Amino acid sequence: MKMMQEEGNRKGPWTEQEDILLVNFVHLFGDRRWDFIAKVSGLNRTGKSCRLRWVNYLHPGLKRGKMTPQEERLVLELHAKWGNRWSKIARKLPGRTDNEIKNYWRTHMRKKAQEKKRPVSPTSSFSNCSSSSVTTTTTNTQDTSCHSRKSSGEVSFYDTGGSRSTREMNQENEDVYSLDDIWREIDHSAVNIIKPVKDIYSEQSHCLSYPNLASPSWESSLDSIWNMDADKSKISSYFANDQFPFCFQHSRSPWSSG
DNA sequence: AATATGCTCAACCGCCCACTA
DNA sequence: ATAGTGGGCGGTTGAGCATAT
Repeated sequence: MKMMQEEGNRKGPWTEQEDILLVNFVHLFGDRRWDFIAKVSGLNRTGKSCRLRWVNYLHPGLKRGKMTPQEERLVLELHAKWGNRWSKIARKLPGRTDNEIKNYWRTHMRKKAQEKKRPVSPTSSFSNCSSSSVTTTTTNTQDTSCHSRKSSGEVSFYDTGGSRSTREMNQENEDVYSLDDIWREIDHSAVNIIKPVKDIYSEQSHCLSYPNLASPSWESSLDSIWNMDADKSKISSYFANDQFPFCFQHSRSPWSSG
């Protein structure tokens, strides 16, 4: 009922094939209809799992790598202000996910907080981000768009990336993605995270098979699920035009060596 | 070199809320 | 008005890697 936990849904780390499939179906249908995408893609995953993978890993607007000092300070400020509202905090840091910030806080910030409770260490790398900066700079981060969870006008960084830049973020992040930008990048296959490579079906070394797509359940599930001809024709045209799927490389992935 | 410990982060879980029929 | 459903969120876990002993 609630979870609609289908039997045999895959769990655990995503494979390259799964990522490719997900990216392509998000490309086709957008990043809202997760349950639909999970079903029609043939991925044996829940919609939730697909959404999480996209939001936290595959989304082209994501940054990778260490938090910058500005981001660290912002996280500290916003956490002092909002507490563990990670998604809310993440909206103030374009390219960072709530999960990433949450993890970061757990590993870094809490440690720093504990250190602060002890006698002050002059070598603390975080001494510049002490509570004084929190209290003096919060005016820059007044939230005017996120008063309630999932309010109708609320947007996340991966939706628009446009309206909530602070001064710090503008300095640090000049490449704020709009949704149009994101899709344009996908279209042009020129994103940092996802780089189209070649027709993966034609390469023996990277030849990927899609048993789910080829299985009878693929077609039968489509027939039962689809009630929108437009959706159906989207996939049909993709297959017909040999556009689907494109391949990509991750800058870092669990299944790549670097 | 082997083992222990700590750290990072992807992924899952369960709850809650908004939307819709 | 309300029950069903999907999506979003915060909390938590655990595998894999790095570092220390």
